[in-house]
Amino acid sequence: MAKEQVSSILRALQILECFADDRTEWTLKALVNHLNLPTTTVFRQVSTLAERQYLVQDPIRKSYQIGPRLLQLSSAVVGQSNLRRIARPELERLSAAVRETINLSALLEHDIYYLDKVETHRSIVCNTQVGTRAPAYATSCGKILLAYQTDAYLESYFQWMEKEARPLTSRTITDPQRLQEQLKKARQDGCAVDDGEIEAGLICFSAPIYNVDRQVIAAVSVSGPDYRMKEDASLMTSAVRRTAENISRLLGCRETVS
Amino acid sequence: MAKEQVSSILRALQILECFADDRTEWTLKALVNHLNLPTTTVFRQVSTLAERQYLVQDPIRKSYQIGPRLLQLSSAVVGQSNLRRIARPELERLSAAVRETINLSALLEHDIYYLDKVETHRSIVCNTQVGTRAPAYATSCGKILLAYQTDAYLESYFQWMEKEARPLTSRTITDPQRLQEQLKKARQDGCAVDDGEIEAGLICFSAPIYNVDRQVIAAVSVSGPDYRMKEDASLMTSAVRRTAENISRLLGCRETVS
DNA sequence: CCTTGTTTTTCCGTAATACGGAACGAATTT
DNA sequence: AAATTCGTTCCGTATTACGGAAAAACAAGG
Repeated sequence: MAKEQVSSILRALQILECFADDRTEWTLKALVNHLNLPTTTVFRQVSTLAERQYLVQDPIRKSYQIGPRLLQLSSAVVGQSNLRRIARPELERLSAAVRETINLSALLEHDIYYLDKVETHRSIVCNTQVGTRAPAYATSCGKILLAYQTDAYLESYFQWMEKEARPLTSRTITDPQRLQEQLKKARQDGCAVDDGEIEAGLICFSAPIYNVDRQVIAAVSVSGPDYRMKEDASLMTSAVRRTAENISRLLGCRETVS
Repeated sequence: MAKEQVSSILRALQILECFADDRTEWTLKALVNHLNLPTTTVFRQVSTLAERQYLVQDPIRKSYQIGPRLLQLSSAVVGQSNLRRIARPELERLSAAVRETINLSALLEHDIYYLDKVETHRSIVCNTQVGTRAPAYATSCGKILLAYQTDAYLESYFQWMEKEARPLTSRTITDPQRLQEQLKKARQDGCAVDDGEIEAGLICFSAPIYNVDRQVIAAVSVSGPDYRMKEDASLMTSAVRRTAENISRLLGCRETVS
């Protein structure tokens, strides 16, 4: 799996990814320090990326920023992905019904990333952005997605969690044991909850989306302030579950509830 | 310039860029045919890109699509770029004033690409999307951006145009000679016009944005249907020019009009 | 203005690595 | 079952990317 690949490309991508984080501007030196690679190598790779305008160099300050080419590619992501196109109308319907923020997300390494989002006028909280990431253990989408992963994956996930999991609020679950219990419950319910674990006062409910092979590939969630969400909890969960089932069916999955 | 770069990275980027066009799904074979490269090489590169989730492979159909990693990077582009952040409020102000579609764009190779866009409720036409591209010769933004390029650039541009320029409507200018005249006029006026050259019935006016070094780095445009635009032409052009001047000033440019 | 220190860029010999032809597998068609 | 097509693995070779070193470019201080 790790064979038959081009290492210099991997390194170039690694450089690109530096720009995905909060840091938007990198000097050559900074990249070298950050990546622990020889200056010449980084220089050559960055030059290559700049040549094709994936990065652009400020000619006076010599620092690099993300370039236009990525914008172009990114817009291709938007129109693409069957999932997103198919899910969108259902998400909007759900949004209209519950009048809270709706998110569509999937798993990437140890995080979830937001594939799409529908906001309502009255939604105040929620600062998620399409394309950004959040730790899986602290989100309802993350939990429901983890709940349907293989045991092998979960084992490595829990190992990672031991080292890396940090509390984001006073309620964040950082203990693999406790998370595992919640995953079990989520699998039973077909629905996961996040009760102020990523942001105080924010409650989310999430349900799994199945593809044609009956694999869980994404999750829908409803997010809102606790005073509104707690009141309508059962209404919310059934609505989000139904939306997830609809999307699954549109993706070709026959029966989601066993 | 072409030296001190990594060819395998360039090739990988070339592959990525295939996915930026209208074609969203590529099979290995299709890429090989398109790029005229040995199968093994393309396979290795695509595998590498897939490994890092820049592409994802449909396990049954074996075809590749753009992956989540690009979404992540793309969202970094959005928040970034001083230009976009600084220009945005001015674009919205212009939009409110003229009640037509506003675009912000820059030059990339032979095309312009859309950096940002403000729509109005009544705008019907205009199917541009942020991140997408359009031929420079057929757009007002393209003309105004070309108008301020160096002679050397223009020479190579006209050469390219001889070969590649295609009419998009009956009014599209594909003759370098005629375009050159328009560029001259655009430079005099500080404003370029597109009269149904990219889409029948669509008229656009565009003005140049200068950076602190007095270089033209981007353009603003107003686009709308001819019956509305022709009526208010002078009002539109002066509004778009003023917006461009404001943005230029915010970017640190002292005096735009000589 | 010259010295000293930093950071970026070029040079170049070497070794690793990406290349690509060929052969193998998998899957689909006739 | 044979043939065809497309995807993947193998492997020897030569290209290519690497990285140390040194040179520019730039900045700061004496």
